[in-house]
Amino acid sequence: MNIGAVSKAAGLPVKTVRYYADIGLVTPSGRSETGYRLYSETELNKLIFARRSRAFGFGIEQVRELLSLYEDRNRSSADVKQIATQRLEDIDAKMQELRALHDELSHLVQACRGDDRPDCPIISGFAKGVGAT
Amino acid sequence: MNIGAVSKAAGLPVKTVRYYADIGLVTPSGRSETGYRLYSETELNKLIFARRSRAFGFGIEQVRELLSLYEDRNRSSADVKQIATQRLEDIDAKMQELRALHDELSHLVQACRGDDRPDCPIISGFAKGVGAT
DNA sequence: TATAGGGTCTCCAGTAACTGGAGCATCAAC
DNA sequence: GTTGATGCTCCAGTTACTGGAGACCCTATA
Repeated sequence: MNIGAVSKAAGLPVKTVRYYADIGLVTPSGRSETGYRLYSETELNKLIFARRSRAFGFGIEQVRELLSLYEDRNRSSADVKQIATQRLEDIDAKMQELRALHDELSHLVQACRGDDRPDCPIISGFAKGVGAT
Repeated sequence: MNIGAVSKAAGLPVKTVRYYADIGLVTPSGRSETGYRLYSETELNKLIFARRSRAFGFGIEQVRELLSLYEDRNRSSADVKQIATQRLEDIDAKMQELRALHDELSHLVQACRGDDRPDCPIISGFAKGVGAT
C-alpha cells in the first residue's frame, strides 16, 4: 500500500499521513526502491485510530502515548490499564458534551417550523452546568 | 460578569474568550468605564455552545454560522432548519466515531489483566470501514 | 519508444486557532 | 496606600496541519 491508498483507507489527507510519518507518530513499514512510503494493515489501523483520537481533541502526544500502549511490551499491563481507563473517562465526558450539543441543535431544529416564518428561538441555555463548576 | 467569571463559567481560557471577542465570534455585551469586557448570560451561553462545537471539530466559521442561526431574524426558518439538520447529521456521525474509539479503548482495558504481566494486545483493527470507503 | 497523466518525493512557506509574555492599568482587601 | 489578583493591549510563538514549487516515478496509450 502506498501513501495514496492508505490515506484513502484511513480517511486522512495524504499530507497528514506524510506529516505523521515525519513526526514519527505512524511511520511507514518501509520504503519502495524508489523512495515511496509503504504501509501495511497495522499502520492503517494506527492511522484510523489516530484520526479518531485527534478528531476528539486528543493531542498528538496523547495519541502517541495511546498508540504506544499497544506496542510497548515492556510496560506493565497495570500501567496500560491505568492510562487507557483514564482516557476512557475523557471519552465518556466527551460523549456527554456531544449529546448536549446534539440536544441543543435538535431543540433548534424542532422549534423551527420549517416554513418561511423566522420564528426560531434564541440560544437556549439549558446547557448550563456541564462546562465548568 | 467580567472576563474571568465568564471564562470560568464557560470552561474556556480567558485568552480564548478574548480571542473570540477579537474575531467577533462572541462579543461582550459591553465594556466597563475602565475598559473591562462585560458579559451577560446570553454571551455565556454562546461561549458554552462555541466551546462544545469547537471541541467536536467544527471550525470557527461553522460555529459563527451556527450562532447566527439563533440570531438572524431575517433568515427564513426553513433555512435555519436545513443548516441545523445538516450539522445534526455531522454530530451523529461523530457519535459513531466516538463510540468506536470508546470500544477500541475498552477492548484494550479489558484485555489487560491489570497485573504486571505485559500481555496487552496489539491494536485491534476491528475499526475498519467507518473512516472511508 | 515517446509522451501524457497522475501519483509521489522533498522542502519551504502559510494558516487556523490559539497561547504565552511583556508592560501597564485597575480593583478589592487589608 | 500598598499589594496581589485580574484586566488591558500588542506582539511573538506554537500546534497541527496545508498549499505550492520543482522534480522524480509509474502506467497506459499512441
